[in-house]
Amino acid sequence: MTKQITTRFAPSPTGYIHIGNVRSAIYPYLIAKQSGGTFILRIEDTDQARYVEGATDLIKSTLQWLGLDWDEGPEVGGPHGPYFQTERLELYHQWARKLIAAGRAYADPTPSETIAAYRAADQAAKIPYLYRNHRPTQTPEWHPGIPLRFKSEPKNYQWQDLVMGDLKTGPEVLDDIVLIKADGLPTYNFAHIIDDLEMGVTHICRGVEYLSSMPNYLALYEALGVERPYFISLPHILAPNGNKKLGKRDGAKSVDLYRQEGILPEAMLNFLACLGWNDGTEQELYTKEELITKFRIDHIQNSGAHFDEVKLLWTNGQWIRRLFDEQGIDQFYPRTIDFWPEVATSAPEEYKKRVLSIIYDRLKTLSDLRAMTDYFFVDPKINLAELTTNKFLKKFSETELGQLLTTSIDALKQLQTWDATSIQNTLNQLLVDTGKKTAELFSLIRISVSFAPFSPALDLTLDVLGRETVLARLGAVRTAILRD
RNA sequence: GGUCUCGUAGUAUAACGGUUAGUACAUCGGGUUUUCAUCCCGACAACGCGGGUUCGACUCCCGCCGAGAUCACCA
Repeated sequence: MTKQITTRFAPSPTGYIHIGNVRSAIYPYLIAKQSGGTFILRIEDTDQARYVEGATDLIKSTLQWLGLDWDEGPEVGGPHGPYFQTERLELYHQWARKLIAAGRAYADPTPSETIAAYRAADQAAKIPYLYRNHRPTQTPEWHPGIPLRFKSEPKNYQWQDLVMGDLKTGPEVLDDIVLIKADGLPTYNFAHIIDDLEMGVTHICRGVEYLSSMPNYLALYEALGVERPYFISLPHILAPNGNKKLGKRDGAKSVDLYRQEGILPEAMLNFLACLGWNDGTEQELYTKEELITKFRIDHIQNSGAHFDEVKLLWTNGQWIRRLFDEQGIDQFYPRTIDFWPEVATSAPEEYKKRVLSIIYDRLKTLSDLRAMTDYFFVDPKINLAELTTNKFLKKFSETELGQLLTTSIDALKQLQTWDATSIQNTLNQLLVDTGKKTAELFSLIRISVSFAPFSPALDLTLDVLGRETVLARLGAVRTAILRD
């Protein structure tokens, strides 16, 4: 059995979780779970300017929807709380004082205008801007209202990344990063290290954009005298076009929006997990449980992956069929209740279940129900042009179409029992009697009862619509076409 | 510009020195009594470039080119 792993997802409450960043919740979840370990949710709310009201709730509900239950964090609590960084300030200050005592941190009285001038001057001189080259000579005692900086010691660093492999950098990137801001709140750079340490996080999963900050983090671990955790850098999810990482600016939709559009959480989890990871087999569909057991850190891709919404839709269609077939109509139906067209609102549940059972296999998203099922609930608007211009029907005169409808109505009227098999038998007999081709007769009837671009198999459609409705609609079309 | 990362079909990926470079989505054909979808069958389509190492390189090494990330009192 593998050693128990603790991971975390640590978002800032600055907005919704979108497609581009949700994977950094999924992977750590899978990694923790497969070792029987702990998955922590921590809210990194130290940036007061970017704080968005309600964002935390949105983050929580998105994770819950995906089935990524956290073992420690908001709501559930845990032994390492609190799980909001703004409630952990004393902790950061304690560790900060240790660094000051060790001579590895200093209060920086330099006004921001001066700092900006340093940067501008360095850039003008075409030399790398490093704050440590401008380190103030006189540093006051640290007190609230003044930023605290790390006192860096330039050197080489090497480390292992479980995805990227062995990495190393020179001293150029080490700098006197700000640990605690003037407002008394820690920066991410400092806070996450303290939190991961205090919370017992063994594996840090985060986007590759943090790779360039690694030397500074390594220096911090060293100065703090603590052991490094394992590092797992996740490559970016890229926008469909171009090679830019998918962000809100590029139209990354929120995960919640996909939920509203009828994407199933199973499909979303499956799709995202497999975007940048595979288990080496040709399996395409994974349940959450399968992902947990089969996930392998060393199979995480190390290049970015483009987000392909078409494949998401395909995956979703697969999951709709799979869940329906496995669970049956009664278990599956509740998932669809928010996705029916308005005209179906007052329709009985049993009827909607029958409609669902004949149409589910052509849904890509649950919201397709809205566009595909209207005619089951309300008589469609008769549009004769759809008949007269149909590629199979345009060769017939309106009189001929009317007669064909009459013959069909008469035959269907004769039916003793109204079920799919009987209907199919009658339709087959009609083909023989009229001498028409399947495409001709079936198109006529199908269009006449639905006036929809597509519908389920004709026998099933007529069965669900019911005798009264079918005969009434065919009659109405006949009347219209003959009068015309 | 400095530092770092990445590079197999349109997209996601398999291959871990020897294969006709496999699979899925997409696309294009065909089949399943009409349509749409499912399902099935088939087709198209890729190792960024150049050097090495080796009997042999998508796989190892070097260079180049291309793409990206990061250089905040944001995370």
